Amino acid sequence: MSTGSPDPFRFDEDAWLVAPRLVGAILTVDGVGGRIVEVEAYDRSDPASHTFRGPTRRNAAMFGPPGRVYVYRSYGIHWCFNIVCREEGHGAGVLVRAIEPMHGLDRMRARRGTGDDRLLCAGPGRVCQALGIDLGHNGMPVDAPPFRLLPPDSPVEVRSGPRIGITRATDVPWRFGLAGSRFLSRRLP
DNA sequence: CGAACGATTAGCT
DNA sequence: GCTAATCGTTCGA
Repeated sequence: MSTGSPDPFRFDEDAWLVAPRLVGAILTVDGVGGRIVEVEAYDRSDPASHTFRGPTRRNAAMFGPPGRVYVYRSYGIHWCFNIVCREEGHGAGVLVRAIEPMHGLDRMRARRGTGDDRLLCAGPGRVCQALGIDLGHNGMPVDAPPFRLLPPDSPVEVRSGPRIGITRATDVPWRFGLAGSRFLSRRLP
């Protein structure tokens, strides 16, 4: 990968294993981004997942190779960004829910229309708006331009809890966040 | 073909 | 804390 060592994230493994590894990683799109502070895992066997009922036009990327991007439209308004996990055809992935802004702050503020840095990337829709992610990125490899993904440079304290905004499998603790971060979309338990 | 429903956010109480 | 906004996807008839 562009990280130096070959696939340090092991996207070929289960999403709930990959997700905590992504916390603390640096994600940028065309140089704009920062530290991932919150993610959620989804799996084919998971009633809350888009892939639970099998392949469709929308979720096709989720059934593609691991390490690629799955972008979908949420509530007819927002984009949401995932990284595909496990083996091709399985339908698992990790949703990036929040980022600590580090690079390209001015572009983020312009795209988001706010000067409140805490709210630039606090939520999956905000992440995509701030980083300029849309359906055009669907299916692209996350380890090639315009994306850049670097592993955490130091050990990270990750906490987990139930996922947000879903109506099924609400007890599954597949939300992972950087402990104590003020850039989370919501507080961890 | 019609209808319900979101892996959300902003704005107001 | 509560709700409107907004539209593609999905499912039932």
